[in-house]
Formats: sequence, structure tokens, C-alpha cells
Amino acid sequence: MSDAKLVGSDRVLAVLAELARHPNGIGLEEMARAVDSSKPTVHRALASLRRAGFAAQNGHGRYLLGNEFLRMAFAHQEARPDHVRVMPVLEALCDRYGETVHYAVLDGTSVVYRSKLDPPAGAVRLTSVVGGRNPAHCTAVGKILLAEALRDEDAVRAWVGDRTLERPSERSIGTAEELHAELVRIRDQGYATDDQENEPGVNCVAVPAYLTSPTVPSGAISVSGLAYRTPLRKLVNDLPAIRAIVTEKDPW
Amino acid sequence: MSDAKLVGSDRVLAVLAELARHPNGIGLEEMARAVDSSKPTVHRALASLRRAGFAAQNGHGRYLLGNEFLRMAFAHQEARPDHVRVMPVLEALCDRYGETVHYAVLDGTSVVYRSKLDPPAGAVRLTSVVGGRNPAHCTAVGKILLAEALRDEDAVRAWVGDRTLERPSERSIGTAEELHAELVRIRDQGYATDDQENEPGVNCVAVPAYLTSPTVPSGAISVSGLAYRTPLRKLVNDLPAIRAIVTEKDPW
DNA sequence: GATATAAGTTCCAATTATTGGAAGATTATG
DNA sequence: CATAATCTTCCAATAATTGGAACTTATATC
Repeated sequence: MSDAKLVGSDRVLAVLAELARHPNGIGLEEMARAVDSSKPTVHRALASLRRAGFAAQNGHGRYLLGNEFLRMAFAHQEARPDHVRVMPVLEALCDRYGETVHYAVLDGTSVVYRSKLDPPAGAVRLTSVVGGRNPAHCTAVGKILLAEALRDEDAVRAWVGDRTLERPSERSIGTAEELHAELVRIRDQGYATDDQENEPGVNCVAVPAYLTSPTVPSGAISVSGLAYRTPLRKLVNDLPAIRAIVTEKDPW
Repeated sequence: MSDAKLVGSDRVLAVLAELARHPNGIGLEEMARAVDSSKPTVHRALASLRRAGFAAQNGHGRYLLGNEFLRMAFAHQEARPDHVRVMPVLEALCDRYGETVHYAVLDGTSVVYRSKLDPPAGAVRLTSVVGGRNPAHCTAVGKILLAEALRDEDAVRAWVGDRTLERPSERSIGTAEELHAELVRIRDQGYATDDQENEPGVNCVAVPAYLTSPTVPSGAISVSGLAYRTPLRKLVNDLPAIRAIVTEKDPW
């Protein structure tokens, strides 16, 4: 967001985004500071949002995201075609392994999580969230999709460009050379792993998902585990069974 | 929404709401018809939404809800205090019974679902959704909360007012007298049931939840079951165990 | 309970943004 | 390739938005 002041609907959407960052609610003055606008202007923006059901006011006059906003988002997600298609697979994997499972797609240099399923039992939650993103080069879902998309070292170098690859953990890949070598391994073995590369303490394996075509993956499916209770070796040993579950549900 | 044409930010929010109704995407002209506006106007509204990350355009020029919108909503929900507080209970119940569980609060004459957890295994999905609502008088969560809030027949009559209580199924309560009698029973037994009253084929039991006070319920927790595989009698027999799980996680 | 402070709400003159018909550009279809 | 469908841009005319000031309500303090 530039230094330029927001106007009209851009400002209302900024207010909506700011509301979402405050699960405990926010006051009018704090919101006005956050979006760099006067109180009457923010008051009118909140009035618009309230009319749409996207904001509400609690008993103390503080503003909260409204029910309708959450209903819209959750209902939309339930009806999303790729979500509907992938859920039987995610349910089967989640039920079988008792770990968090994801479906993600490439989006630029990141992966975006389209679907996520947590087991009911299991105290610790991962930081991924539907609609959220992570760098593709240090996630299992990202690497399996890059293995398909970047078939040689020139393609890998072009993809990296002049960026410095971010390294969320010490185990993260940091250079085009390392990434290329990893993608060669992945193509050879047909799956990708994340050995605490994206998030310390979290392991993951991923395979491609063919939701819309028998030959071009639409995304990738992963099974994650907390390193202390689900070593990567165990996840890797389960790959034949994981593939079988994923393939069994293919529409091909 | 009145017949009056929407302007400015109200229109942008209407476009956002309409986008959410189209998980397969929507074209510009269809959207213009849906929000009763000209194409250039809707085009600018979509441009605002795209700047905020709330809309995106697929390869065919059709518009979809954007990743950022879903991320915001899902991340917000994960951080919502009542959701954080109730999740350990819902996880324990869902793991134990392998059925869908909810936490809901009263909102006017409806209940609003604040949290929902589905078991990984189980083919059929219920229609409830986070942020969504149902009439209080024909849901287990609604009835247990009304039992607490409406202590005598006058209060029940006042609550019904001059409304005709909607009856989503033949088993739904339809009069103030019937509702009062039911609430007396519920107060006596300390739990509520939904014997396919809100949704054909779905049974449910609910108990009050004391997330923020030891004496005033903040909402209700329910365990639902499909009638064909989880008879209501079985859910009722499980109530002592359900209560134990709910109480064990109380912060009191 | 009275007073002060904090926060939300309304007013309205001045200013800026929005609107939609028309036209242009791009994509899809036969 | 021609045509139709759909998305995108332009700009004169029109309407909405803005924020300082003031008002109202709620909360905190003495």
C-alpha cells in the first residue's frame, strides 16, 4: 500500500482488512489511526460494512468482523470446486494418519493452500491457513509442483531470477543450485519432503494431485507431522499407502 | 436491501458478496446484472476488490473471490477468542464420537455457529457453516440457550411475539405453548435435543457452555449425528460422557 | 453522585470521486 | 477470417465523500 491516502471503497476495504486483524475487536479511534483517516470517515466506512453484515458492534462500542463475513467465506470455501473434489482424499488421509493434510497450488513464487484438514485430536496447530501462502521452494507441496514445472537448471535459474530465496529455517534451500538438485531428486522419487525447512518442528511429504487432468497436476496434497512424534522416515515409509489413497480417489 | 441503487462502497461490498455466491467464478456482465449496475461501474468495483486481494481474475477473464479474502476470514476465525477457548472441547468430543460438533450463540431469534468441527471420516456434510444461522427454536443449541433465557411462559410468548415460528421440518415446534413445554423439559433434564427438527435426517444433543462465566452460558455445544447411523437415543445415552468432557475443559 | 475524560456520532460546506454511455480492445466461436 | 461476446478505457456530467467542529454517550476517577 502506497503512501497515498485511500479514498472511497479502497478505504472501506482497508477498514475491513484491519477489522479482520482484530479478533478481539477494535475501537473507532484506533481504527482511524490504523487506516490513516478521520473518525467521521472511518465511522461511515464501518456503517457501510455493518449494512453489509461484514462488521458489528459489541456491547462496549468496539467493532468486530460480522457474522455474514465469516458465513460468506466458509460457505464459499465449502462450495469451491477444487475443495469439493479434493476433500474425499484429504478426509481419507487425515483419518488414516491422524495428521494435518493440505491441498495447495502454485501461485507465482509461492504456494497457496486451497484446503486444509486437521485431525480432531492433536494439540498443536500448524500455522498454515486456507488462502494463506508460503514460499514454494521450502514446502513439500511447492517443491513437488516446481519439480513438474521447472524441468532443467536454466528454468530453475530463471524462476529464482535475482531474488534471494528466503530461508525460514536453517534447513531451507537457499540457492538455485541446491533447488535444482533437490527437484531432480524429487522427479526421480516421485514425491517431495519438507524436513523442517518451512516451519521448525514440522515435517511433511507431498505428492502431486490430478484433480482436473490425468497428466497435469492441478496442485499437490501433503501430509504433515510434528517432528517429535512423526519422524520424516515414518511419513516416507507411508508413501506407498498415501499414493494409493490419492490415486484411488482420482477421477481418472 | 432496498430498491434504491447502491452507490460507492455499498456497491463494492455487494459485488464482494455476490462474488462469494459464485465458487465457479462470474463474468462481468452477469455481475453487472446481479448488482443492477453498469459494466464500467462494476469493473471499477472489481478493480478495488482486486487491489485489496479480495477478487482475482482467472485465465478466462471471469472473476473469483481472492485468496486474501479467504486467508483473512480463516485466520481471523482461528484467532477468535471464543473459538480458541472452545476448540479443545470440540476436538475431544469430535475425536470421541466421530460426529460433527458445534459451538453456537444466540443472536436475536436465531443461533449463530461460532465454531464447527467435522470428523475426517464421514461422507455426508451438514449444512451448518461458521457465521451461519438457524432458528433458535428448532435447534438443540438454540433450545438449551432459550431454556436459560426464557424462564416462564410470558417470556416465551414475548419472545415469539407476533411471528409465525418457521418449521423447517414436520417435527419442528410451531407454537409458543409447545416451545414453553419443551423448555421446561430441557431445564429439568439439563440438555436439549433436536430430533430431526431443524434438518431432516439429522439428530443433535446440546449442553450449555460456560466459556466466560461459571454461571452464565456464553453459548452451547452440540454433537450431531445422522439419524440413520446415530439414533438420538445413543446420543442421549452419551450425555453423561459428553458433559464430563465439556466440564473437564471448563476454565472454572 | 459529580465531574472530567474518552470515545462514538452527526452536521454540512468544500472538495473530490463516481458514474455510465460510447467506444475500443481482446477473446471465443463458427 | 468474420462475427459475436466480453472485458476495458475514456471523460463530461453528476453525485458522493471528506474531515473539522460540535454534539452525545459511556466510562473512569475522585
